[in-house]
Amino acid sequence: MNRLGLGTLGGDHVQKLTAPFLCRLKSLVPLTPREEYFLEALELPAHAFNAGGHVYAEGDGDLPPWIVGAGWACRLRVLPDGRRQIVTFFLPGDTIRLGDVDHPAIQSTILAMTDLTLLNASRLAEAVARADDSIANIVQACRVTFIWSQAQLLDHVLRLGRLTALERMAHLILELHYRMQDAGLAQDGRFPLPLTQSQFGEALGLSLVHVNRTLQQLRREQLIELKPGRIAILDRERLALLCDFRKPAI
Amino acid sequence: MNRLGLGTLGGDHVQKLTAPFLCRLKSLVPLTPREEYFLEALELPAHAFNAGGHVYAEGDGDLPPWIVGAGWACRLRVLPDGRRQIVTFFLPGDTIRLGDVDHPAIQSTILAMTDLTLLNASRLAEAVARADDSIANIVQACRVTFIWSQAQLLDHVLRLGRLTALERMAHLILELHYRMQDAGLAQDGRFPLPLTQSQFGEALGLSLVHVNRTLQQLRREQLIELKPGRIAILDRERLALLCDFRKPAI
DNA sequence: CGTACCATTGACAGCCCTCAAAGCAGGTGG
DNA sequence: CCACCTGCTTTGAGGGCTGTCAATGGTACG
Repeated sequence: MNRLGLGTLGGDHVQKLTAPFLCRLKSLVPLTPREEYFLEALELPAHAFNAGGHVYAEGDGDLPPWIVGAGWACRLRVLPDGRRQIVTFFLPGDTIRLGDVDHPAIQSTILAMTDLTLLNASRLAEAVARADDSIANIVQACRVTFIWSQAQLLDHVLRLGRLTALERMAHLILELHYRMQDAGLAQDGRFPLPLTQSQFGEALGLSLVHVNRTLQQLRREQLIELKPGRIAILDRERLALLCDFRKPAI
Repeated sequence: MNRLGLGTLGGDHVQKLTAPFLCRLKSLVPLTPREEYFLEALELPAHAFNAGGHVYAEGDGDLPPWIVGAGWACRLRVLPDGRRQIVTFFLPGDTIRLGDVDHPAIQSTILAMTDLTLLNASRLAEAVARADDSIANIVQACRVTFIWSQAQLLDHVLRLGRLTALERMAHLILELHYRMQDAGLAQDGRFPLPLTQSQFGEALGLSLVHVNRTLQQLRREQLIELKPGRIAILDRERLALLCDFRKPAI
């Protein structure tokens, strides 16, 4: 299909590309020096995808597990008449098909939402599957990561089923904020947000036009500040109150 | 809270209570005689819950994994203002907290939707975790079961995000049909459907009134027949076409 | 300087919700 | 046996949230 740019990048970027993943792990569990060294020594091969390209198309065979190094991806369902529903976002530091299950029965597609660099995590997956004692914390962190991804799916169901457009938007923004923060990519409520309003709509079950009006309302009420590609949360408490957002505890 | 009827039932019912689970396993993988004997020899203890009672309340400690013997349950999220969203249905033969993860972070409640009998599956869970070679097919079936439950979650997201009320209803009815069929509880498109219209609404993100009107439309168009507690699908093909329902393949 | 993509704005329609009231069982007690 | 209650279903009326259609502006890029 529309698969692009599968070339391997030079090794000098790899170090930085693992930073979000490492940061996220450390936000979940403390790592021993040995475990940190283990992760750095893995030298995961990087692959680049262009914005809009398929990481995984329905019907593809087995693919390796990935770690998102840079850029955003999503899991997507498409209807015959063109309606699209984004099911999951994959942010830097997130894992794809690691613990999080994948299988043809899932009937979904994984798409690069921006230019994207993924790290092939096969070697990590093998070590985690063996559950070596020497990386017990990493294994535990992967388990927690999986539980969180489940919680995020339930959050998504709640948003789509029971929240108004304004609430949905606030709730999603807060979720993305905390996830970017755990990956070390948010400072002081500000973080990169490379989504178009159309993509917001595809995630939240709203039309592009209504997404636009909803975002304007959040701005009018001094809750967020939005520049192309970046967002700033101005009043996290009021935003959380608006949509009953609760960050899950470990 | 509203926890009721935790008494243990007599052992003579247990045999029949495992039938839906056994039937579902066999619909996924062939079982060896030895595996069938293994399951029957487990003698899982049964617990009864009254309709409306909590199986698991947010904040409860660890509970055993369950197999649904009879009756329906659901996983539910509740908002402070009373809005409710059903996230997952648990039908006879389904497993709860087995493979399917649970954790306080999931922030949800498990409720008995009807009078309910659950089987404590701790002994099964231990055997599956050990991954004994002698029950390889059962282990495999549990893996597939988990993948299906993930696919059902994605289906639910798609329904809530992108389908109209009529489509949502048709899609859910078909999902429930196939699940009941795999459990050996549907014949010829007819199966017990103990949900109230209000519960339908809580699952599909619709109001009670609109559920009522939507069901009437499905009846008017000769797609389903509905009696209290039972449903019959009159034209499965047309119903599936209406909502792009695709049964996931193994 | 077009072209393409994204954000923005207005008008209008439609799906779905809320409020309200009336049937319709099944169960309970007098 | 009947009255009453409770919970579920059904029906009507009206309103609001959100979608669709259409057009404009802005910005990056070739």
